[in-house]
Amino acid sequence: MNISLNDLRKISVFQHATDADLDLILKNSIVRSVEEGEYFFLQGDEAKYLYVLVAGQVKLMQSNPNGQQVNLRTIYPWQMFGALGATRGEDAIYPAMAQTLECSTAIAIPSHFLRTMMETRSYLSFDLMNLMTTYIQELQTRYREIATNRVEQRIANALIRLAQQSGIRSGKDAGIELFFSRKDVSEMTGATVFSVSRLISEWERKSIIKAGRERIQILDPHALMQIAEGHKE
Amino acid sequence: MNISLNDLRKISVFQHATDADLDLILKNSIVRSVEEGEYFFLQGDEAKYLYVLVAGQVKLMQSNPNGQQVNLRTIYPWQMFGALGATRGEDAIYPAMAQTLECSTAIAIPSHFLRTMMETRSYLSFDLMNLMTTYIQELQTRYREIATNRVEQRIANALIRLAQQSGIRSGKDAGIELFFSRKDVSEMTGATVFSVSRLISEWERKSIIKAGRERIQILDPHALMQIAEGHKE
DNA sequence: GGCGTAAATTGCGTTATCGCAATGAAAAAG
DNA sequence: CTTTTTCATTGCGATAACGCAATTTACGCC
Repeated sequence: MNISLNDLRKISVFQHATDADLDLILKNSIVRSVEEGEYFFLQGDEAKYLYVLVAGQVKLMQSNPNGQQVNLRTIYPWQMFGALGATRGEDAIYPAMAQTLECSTAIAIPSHFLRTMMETRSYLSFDLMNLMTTYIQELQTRYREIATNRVEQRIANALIRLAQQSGIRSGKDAGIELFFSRKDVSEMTGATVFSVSRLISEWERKSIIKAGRERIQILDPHALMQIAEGHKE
Repeated sequence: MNISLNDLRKISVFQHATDADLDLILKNSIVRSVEEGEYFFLQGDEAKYLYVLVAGQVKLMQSNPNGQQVNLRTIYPWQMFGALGATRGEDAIYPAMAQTLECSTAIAIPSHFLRTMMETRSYLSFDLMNLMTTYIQELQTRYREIATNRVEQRIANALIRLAQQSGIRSGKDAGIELFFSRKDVSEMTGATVFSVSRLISEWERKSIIKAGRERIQILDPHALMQIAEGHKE
């Protein structure tokens, strides 16, 4: 896989970088490809690299002591992941695991190299900070949601969010297509697979969505937003 | 209130600052005091200042469209708050409100001034980034907790966390004393006041804690940790 | 010291969501 | 084309947590 400087510039954190800097980053990085269902790193691994996804899709999951997992976020091409552990300092570890949803490729930038870059390139930490700011806001919102909303609303919200991030507008007016399993959705919302399935079925009966195996088609986004806001029926 | 340079250096973000920088920050800032129960800023306010708490205690709360609130975090002296809105750029707004738990005093640093400082002082964005990294990790953990743990565990966890942050070791072996109401705890855990009350009562019966009005005394931290981990009975 | 207000408790009924187990459907493997 | 595996559905019962209303308790205040 060949990565150009122009590709790198798609990454928000590198938007202010000089060509020379980008070149340096590229020269010090390696490219890693990972099969579907496999991991770029596991929770607790030493955070040796910071990754930039080039192709594919990766989910960041955190598991608790008894092995239950939550989806922290899903990564799409030209987004960074693993930055938390990597920017933190010497022997930091990843606080989450990065599992591919499909065969994926990423640039792996050595953490220590990035840290030395940051010492002299102030735009880097500035832009990284901005990235984190955005992420914190999203996390806070989701935290509030999970604390105050019912499962129904959280699932509706998750679908809306997914539609914006990775929805494929399937030809004609057939709606927006999402490729996630019930299990994926349950991990994103902190609900059980059963609850997700039941609600999906119910919404299908009301033709708000059309469901398939590892596939959800949103037919009536507006109705979904109504549900997300808690308007009952 | 008089703030010295040495005081400012207690703030993690300013630990690498020169005396001249600190002096500049201080000269450009104002000091604000807010009565108990009042606000430094409201959710949605224009983020004109970034605050550093000097004395008192402040809780950051986010409310959803129907007015339900969650506690995002509690601020103790020499911690920053309002940084999210303030570092974000021109007409950013605060994503949460900052309400005092007791009469509090804070240094208010104009956001635009901080942003100009950041342009030339790379340590600033670097240290701010590190601060955010820590916060993200905590948020992620709490998000996982609320998604996977039962109310009982979340409340136990919250108490443990509060004990570490603001617990007062009351003389002898009388345990660790916390000054939070049931309502506070409920907002921190996403449970109802009733559930919190019921559990507190139950734990008091088991002499794990001793409860009072807006006061919780942890007698048996170990038992609490057992509960937090989900060991039933 | 008694009064008013805010915080906390508790019983009881309600409901949302879970958890399991059995079953069905779709894709992958052979 | 059959078999196997994985994903999804659904009914049923269990239960955790909520929500309300009625009290009770504690504190601040005149």
